[in-house]
Amino acid sequence: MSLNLNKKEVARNKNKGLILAAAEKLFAQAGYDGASMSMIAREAEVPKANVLYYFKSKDNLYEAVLDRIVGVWNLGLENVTIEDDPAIILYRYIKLKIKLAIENPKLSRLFASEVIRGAPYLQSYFRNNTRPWIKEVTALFYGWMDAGKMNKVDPNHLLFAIWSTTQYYADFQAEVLVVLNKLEYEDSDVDEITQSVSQIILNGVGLKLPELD
Amino acid sequence: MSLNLNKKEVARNKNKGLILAAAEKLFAQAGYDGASMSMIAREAEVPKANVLYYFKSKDNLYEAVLDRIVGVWNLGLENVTIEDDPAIILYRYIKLKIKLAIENPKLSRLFASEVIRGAPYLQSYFRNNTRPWIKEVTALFYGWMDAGKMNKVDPNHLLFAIWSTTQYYADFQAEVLVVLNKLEYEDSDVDEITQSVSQIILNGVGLKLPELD
DNA sequence: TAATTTGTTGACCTTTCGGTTAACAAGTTT
DNA sequence: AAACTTGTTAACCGAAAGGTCAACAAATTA
Repeated sequence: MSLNLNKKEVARNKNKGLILAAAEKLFAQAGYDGASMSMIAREAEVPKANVLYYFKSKDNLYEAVLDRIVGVWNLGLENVTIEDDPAIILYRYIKLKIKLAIENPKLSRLFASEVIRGAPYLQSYFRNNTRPWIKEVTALFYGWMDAGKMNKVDPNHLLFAIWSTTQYYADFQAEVLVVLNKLEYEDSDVDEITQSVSQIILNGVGLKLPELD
Repeated sequence: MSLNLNKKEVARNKNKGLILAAAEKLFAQAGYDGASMSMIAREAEVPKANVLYYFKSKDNLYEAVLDRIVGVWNLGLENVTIEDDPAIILYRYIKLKIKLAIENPKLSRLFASEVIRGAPYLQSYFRNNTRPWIKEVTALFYGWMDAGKMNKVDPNHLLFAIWSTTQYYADFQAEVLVVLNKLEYEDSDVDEITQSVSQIILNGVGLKLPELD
């Protein structure tokens, strides 16, 4: 009755999934206002009324989409201790962030659009998740600084610098590509970006780029 | 007949100005899709038909708004030579960028929204203005690097790093403020941001923060 | 299998969208 | 002041927006 799902529950999950995927795609492409419920329904290949059966309003659907992607966006820097080498940890984190941004630029842009709009739905997420997470990371950074392992910088701004420089390649892709005179990123670009960004940030806090990874 | 304006020309300029200001405000607040022509008309306190008399379509108005703000956004780094001290020049540039971002966060966000949407209107601007400008700056940076004045980094990525870290405080203001547990930026925040960002970027390319400014 | 819950969907609702039109007012030119 | 150009604006247009509803189909439960 709840563990082994019956036909209805299967269909329910399948349809909700289809709709969420379509909504994610369209919100990411066109933004909240630019994507319409009928476009989403068409993309999911279900009638519009069905979309509104599962998600009671556009807001509700948008929130569900954000909930789903927000988890992906805050990976990294778990299980790190003061004993670890900050150069290696930060390098890996930056590399991961750039990989995520370039592999899922649309999700990054959806996230960015939401924050630019004033983060009406993510505000509470920032308060309840990001802020406590940052407190831990701050303690970690201060530990490294006190141990003389890295220069003293405000950990908040260091994190902002990492986030901004990495996400930039997804959010401002349209500008970056024109400037670089490219149609799309290649693997070699990802390496160069990782290299340049890591070099600036790591040197920026008095660390040396680790050899290879 | 064209130097000293008659009544019609005065009214024309005044109304176009009112509408442009209202459009700028609303596009910045709500984005292209989020702002409607009637909202803009209401804000400008003119009938909607009047808005469409001066600007033949929403696209046309949006373009006019972008044209007006784009000039503001590309200041700095003019009249700089290889003889100048890169630490001072870059520090001033970063400081200016942060000042601009925090004083005009809405313009920064409007710019960001446009680029996130794929820069349909700014693409040609990037091609015709930003790219040549960057070429000059690239030469300057390489000059400094060859003279041993700063570390070797790809100038493109260095510029991206400066733009991203500075604009972040405007575009992602909603997130930054929650994390910093503030309602709005204070003067002291601007100083701290300038300090932290400059420190990371300058050290990142092997430069020392100049004392004071 | 009868009764009931849950899912499906076309038709429809109101509101708002970007945009047009046409009649009129105001200014400018002759 | 007549002729003409330019600016103003209420009324209106079709399309599309988000959302509701009611009739029906399909499972599930009793």
